[in-house]
Amino acid sequence: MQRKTLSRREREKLTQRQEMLAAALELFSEKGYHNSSMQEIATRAEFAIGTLYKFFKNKEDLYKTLILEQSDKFHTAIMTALEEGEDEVEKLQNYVRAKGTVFMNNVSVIRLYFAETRGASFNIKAGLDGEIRKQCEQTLQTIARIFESGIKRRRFKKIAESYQLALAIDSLSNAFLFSWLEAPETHPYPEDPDIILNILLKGLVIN
Amino acid sequence: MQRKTLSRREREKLTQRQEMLAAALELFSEKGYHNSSMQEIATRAEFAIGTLYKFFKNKEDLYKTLILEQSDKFHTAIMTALEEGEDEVEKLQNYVRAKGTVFMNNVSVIRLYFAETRGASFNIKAGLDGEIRKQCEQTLQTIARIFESGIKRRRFKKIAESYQLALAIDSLSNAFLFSWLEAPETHPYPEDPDIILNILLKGLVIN
Amino acid sequence: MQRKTLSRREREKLTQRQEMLAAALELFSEKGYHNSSMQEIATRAEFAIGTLYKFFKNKEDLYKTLILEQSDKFHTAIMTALEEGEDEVEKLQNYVRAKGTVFMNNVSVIRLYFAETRGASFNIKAGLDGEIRKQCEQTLQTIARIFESGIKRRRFKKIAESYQLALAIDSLSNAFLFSWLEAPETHPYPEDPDIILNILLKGLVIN
Amino acid sequence: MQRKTLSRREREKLTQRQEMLAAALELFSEKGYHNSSMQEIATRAEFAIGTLYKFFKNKEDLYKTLILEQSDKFHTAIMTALEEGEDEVEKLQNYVRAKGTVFMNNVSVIRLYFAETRGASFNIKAGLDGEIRKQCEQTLQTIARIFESGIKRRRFKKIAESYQLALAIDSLSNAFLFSWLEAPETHPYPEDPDIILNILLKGLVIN
DNA sequence: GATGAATGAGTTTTCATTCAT
DNA sequence: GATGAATGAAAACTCATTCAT
Repeated sequence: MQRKTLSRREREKLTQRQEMLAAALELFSEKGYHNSSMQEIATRAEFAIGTLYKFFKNKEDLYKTLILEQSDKFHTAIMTALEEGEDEVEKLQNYVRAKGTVFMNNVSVIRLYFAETRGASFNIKAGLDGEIRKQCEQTLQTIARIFESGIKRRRFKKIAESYQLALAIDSLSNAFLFSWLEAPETHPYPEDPDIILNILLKGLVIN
Repeated sequence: MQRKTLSRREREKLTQRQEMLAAALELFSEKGYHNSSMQEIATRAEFAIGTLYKFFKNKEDLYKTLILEQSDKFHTAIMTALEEGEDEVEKLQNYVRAKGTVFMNNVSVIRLYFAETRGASFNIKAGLDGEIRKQCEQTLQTIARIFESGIKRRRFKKIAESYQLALAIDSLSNAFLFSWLEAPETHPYPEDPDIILNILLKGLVIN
Repeated sequence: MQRKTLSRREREKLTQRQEMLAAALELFSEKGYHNSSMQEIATRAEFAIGTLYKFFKNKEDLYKTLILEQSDKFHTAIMTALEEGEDEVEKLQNYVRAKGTVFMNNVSVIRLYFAETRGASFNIKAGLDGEIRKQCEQTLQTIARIFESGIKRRRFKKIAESYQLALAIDSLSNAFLFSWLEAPETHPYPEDPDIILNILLKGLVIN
Repeated sequence: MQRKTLSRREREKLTQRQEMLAAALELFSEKGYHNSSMQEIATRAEFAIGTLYKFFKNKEDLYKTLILEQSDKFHTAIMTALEEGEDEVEKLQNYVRAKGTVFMNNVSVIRLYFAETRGASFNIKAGLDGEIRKQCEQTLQTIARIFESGIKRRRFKKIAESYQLALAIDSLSNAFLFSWLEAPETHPYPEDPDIILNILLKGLVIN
């Protein structure tokens, strides 16, 4: 940590930057990228538009920065969760729980994030996809290795390829989270996230 | 059917409409909604722009019509599949297979469709969501009833609420299809779609 | 001539185009390229700005079109004058007179034209220069050949290279025309344009 | 000279000012007035932009100052050359030579200068023209007087008004210099600048 | 006195929509 | 009824200028 070495000016700049990104996040997730103007973003962040352009060279840059920053945060949290835990089941439990936490604490960015990874991204050129895709793939590979290890150690039945199992657990957790996102009241995210896991493990675990 | 009662004029109009929607679909899925102009759509459909506006009152209307029409098509195909089949397992097999067929035969519209159902839709105002949400919900309820029936008839273990199981099978099939969509070569959609089902059923079915 | 074959629509378009170019010419020569906005040009031409962009794909295109069109007109007039005339002296007389006529009838474009050929053109990229430069060079070569021929036929003394003489007569006529342009009252363009020519010929012609 | 009386502070300021003007000159002649920003100028001169504004009240002021300063330098050099020399021919020779020297040593400012005196100056409001126009006029009058004197002293034939002859020699030297500027290789400025003069004098001088 | 971050007016350009022919 | 020319509102982006530190 060298946060101490940041001058007052630098700390201020960082704060401003965060305020701009926060305003952009709000607007993008409220109204979408194309329906949010740079002027609106600047106004919401309480800066002049010129100041916004001092920090981000154009609208696309602002968007990419925003997405990548959030994506990094998510990825780090998820990967950390996957590393912690005594055995395979514990690691997967940690994963599902961490994902739930991240998701619920970042609702506004989530739709934006999935628009980028799943939706018809408005942004055809984007080298952005690449970066995020890599992170997703890395996560899936890590999960796949956990299943692989579980299968080798005879804790799991090999009901499918380990990569397919990774895909399965990833999509199951997403589905439950979206379900919760759309109707938190009627579709609560399982208080015991293991429910999600169990759907898989019931068929998987060797008793 | 009262197709017989349509005059030549009316049949022509219907054809024109389809051509416009087809052109719009192509462009929207190639370049996204905001990067496709009404002029481009009209040109690709080989109509004057004024004619386009005779059929759709504005760009949003064109978009909504397009999405809803496709969504209806999908929904009908899926619901039909869910109705056919002797027992619960067969119905679910039909569902997974039908979904695969629909998906692969309509690749261009799929991203657009998921942008609408999952992504940060660019179009917040749209009451569009509502219509589609209802269809999705109906499908999920139908699947849930199939699980419910299976559980009641002691064919399935009750490893989770039936709605949750419906959510699970829906998201699993989506996940495998997206995986295939992104890299058809390295992640082929299972030749035997039952693989997807098995991931669930292995833990579910009572032997 | 196939002007007859132009439809009413086409003729209208041509007229509109001319009106836009005329408005642009006025503004550019009044206030310069960078101080004239597309909105101003559109307004002065009595069109909406969108219409202006239907005719010219951007501001630079409008500018280049304007300059090249005028430059072509000048070049054609000058070259024609150089071709007409019995002998060398007559050709040169025609040249000086034609230049005077063109200049005086197109005062507003002249400064613009010289800005492009002489001044620090604002337009660094411009492949525009190239086109015009070629025309100037062609004119100079033609004049040079006239001097060459005059020298060979012993009508002129060889007081300098023929290209230098061409340069000389070109610059002399420009100088007198600019002098007139800046103060038409006190520096009238010689009623007898031969005065300009004489400055050269007095030393040139073999008596 | 009261340079001695300048304090260190004042001398420093003068140096800074020169550095700013030099940077502005470079940029204006490289990219034109409107394509050079105050920020760029400040950066190239290695000052803060605020400092630039301490010295020049705005961009136009900077530009005017620059042009006038250069113009003064040229004017002084030219006038000095015109004063030196035994007789009329020698004075004119000095003029042509001095002009060549000034021109070649200040290539970067020359286009800028001619843009101002000849081109469609981007800057219509500018009372700048006035100042420079006066200097040009003074030079022309001085040259005219030299011709006048030559004519009176029967050294020159009166082939035209003396002012017209001044105009002629001025434009001839410009033309040759521009020709050189555009293609130094193929159109070298006459090693013997008298060639330029001769074009005029051949017809002028009484043998 | 020097600095350079902040400002926002002003510019180019696009495109959904209208309406006269 | 079809057409597509004309419109102008709205968006991205720049940069001269100011002023608090």
